[in-house]
Amino acid sequence: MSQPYYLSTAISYPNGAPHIGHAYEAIAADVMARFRRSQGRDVFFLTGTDEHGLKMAQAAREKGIEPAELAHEMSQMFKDMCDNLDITYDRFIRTTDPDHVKAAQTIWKKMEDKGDLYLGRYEGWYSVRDEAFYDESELTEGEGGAKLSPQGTPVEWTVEESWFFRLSNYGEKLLDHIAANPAFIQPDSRRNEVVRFIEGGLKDLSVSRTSFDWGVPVPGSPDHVMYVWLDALTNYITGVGYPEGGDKWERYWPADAHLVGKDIVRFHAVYWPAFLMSADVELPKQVYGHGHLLGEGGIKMSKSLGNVVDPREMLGRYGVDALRYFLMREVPFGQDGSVSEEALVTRVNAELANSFGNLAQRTLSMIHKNCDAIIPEAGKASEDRKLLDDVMAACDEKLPAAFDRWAFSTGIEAWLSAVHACNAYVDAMAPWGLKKTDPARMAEVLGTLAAAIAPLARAIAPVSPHGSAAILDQLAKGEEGNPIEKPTPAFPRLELPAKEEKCA
RNA sequence: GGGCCCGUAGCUCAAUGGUUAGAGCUGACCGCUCAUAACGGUUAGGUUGCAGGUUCGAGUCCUGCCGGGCCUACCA
Repeated sequence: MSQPYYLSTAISYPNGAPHIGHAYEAIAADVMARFRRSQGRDVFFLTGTDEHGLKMAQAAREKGIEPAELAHEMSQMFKDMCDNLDITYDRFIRTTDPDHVKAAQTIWKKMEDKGDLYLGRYEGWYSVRDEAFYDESELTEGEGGAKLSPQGTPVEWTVEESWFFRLSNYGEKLLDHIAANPAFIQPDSRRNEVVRFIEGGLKDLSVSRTSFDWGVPVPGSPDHVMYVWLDALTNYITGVGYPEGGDKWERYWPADAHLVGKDIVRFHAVYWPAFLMSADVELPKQVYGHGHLLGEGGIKMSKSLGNVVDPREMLGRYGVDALRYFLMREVPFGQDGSVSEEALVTRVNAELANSFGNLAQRTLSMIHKNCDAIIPEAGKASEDRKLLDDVMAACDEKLPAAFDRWAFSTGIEAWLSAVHACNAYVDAMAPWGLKKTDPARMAEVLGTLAAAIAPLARAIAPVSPHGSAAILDQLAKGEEGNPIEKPTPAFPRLELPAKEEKCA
């Protein structure tokens, strides 16, 4: 049996339509999942939606529907997004799934048995919109003397009975674990932040709410629902069979990686492992905090600036392969990076369509026309060997080494150099000239190119699966001396829609 | 306030303290005509944010400043 690989994305809070950030994380995780499968790993890939909490309850009330109904509707939008992006998840988990509710209650009981939960009182300034308590000193004064949170949202003085988790007991244990497992939090810059946060001292964490009931009921305290993060994080173990156990659980837990945005690294690298330690469950091997996508000029995307990129629009306009390739190629993973439609079109046309797609097209086309559509054997001349060696080094070593450490753009860059080498080889060999002077050599050259294109298509398949499959299909038709069909471009050129007039 | 990171070509980014700071995109020029008007080659472009310091030698290390970002605490 092959080596298991368990990967998760964060589950999305579906209080609005999916945005490009959701698409980005799903794509990155899917690229990793497909890459691992291509290495022969037995992958389990989990994604889903986090549906409980006050905001969902309120949104439902405003619409005059049940929270469960709203959650269902909104969750479907996220599932559709994943399906449209060809995300190959093994399970789309919802925190409203019955097995998840049971898992969340079970981990709660384990933590309670450990003596890590106690009943207390929480009073303070609470912002409904932020779902957070603030200290008096953090507040600012708004219009008419109204008190506002640091985010500018209204706050109310709230007194709540609440269960607390003894997070304060876990600081040392967490630091020890982090020190002993350098890969636990990646990239390093994120780890440093987490370490510093823990060193600053951990306070006990409020883990239940009584002010609303849209959540997982606390066992034995019917007035309380579990804190959304405790509920949400538990999805990672529900997804593989906690608490029942069984084959999946034995096989996939602990997870190889939780892929999350840098904004929620703390929940995954501090709270979550502390919960797991308390419940005597092994910790995941890695939490990777990726960067955020920014608008043009590195400006944060926001509705008011009108620079928000809608993934569904991009998808409709340019297709899955292009969007996936662009996001993985353009931004060094782990860092923030800016994206724009123009950059997408430029990048995809130059690299996917012109460099690689056209390489496949011109090669297959020449084989189709000049070799009776039969793919010739690769040549044995030193230039031929050199080219294939370079291609194999890129596809079998450089790209995988980069993808192993989530460095997608670096891996793709190595792949692209090999593509460029192929185009230079075509130019140097000029098979269209050999056609008249040395047809046998022409065949060798075209065979060499065909032999190069196959691994190149396989290597980029996790990123751009459709076009890669199209090329591999065309090549597969030519196996065992069968003729290939007249080739069609696998990665079409894109066009930027005509610019709207800006003058009023 | 404390801490961390970044600043390199018009743009996006590389460069264990060690030759003349590199690559892609964009631009200019040349070549090719198999191919999705695609490909290849040449070339231009730099006071490495600023000022000092350490060193035989600094983009890299140290100090200060300017600018940008992130984490975090607090005062009024």
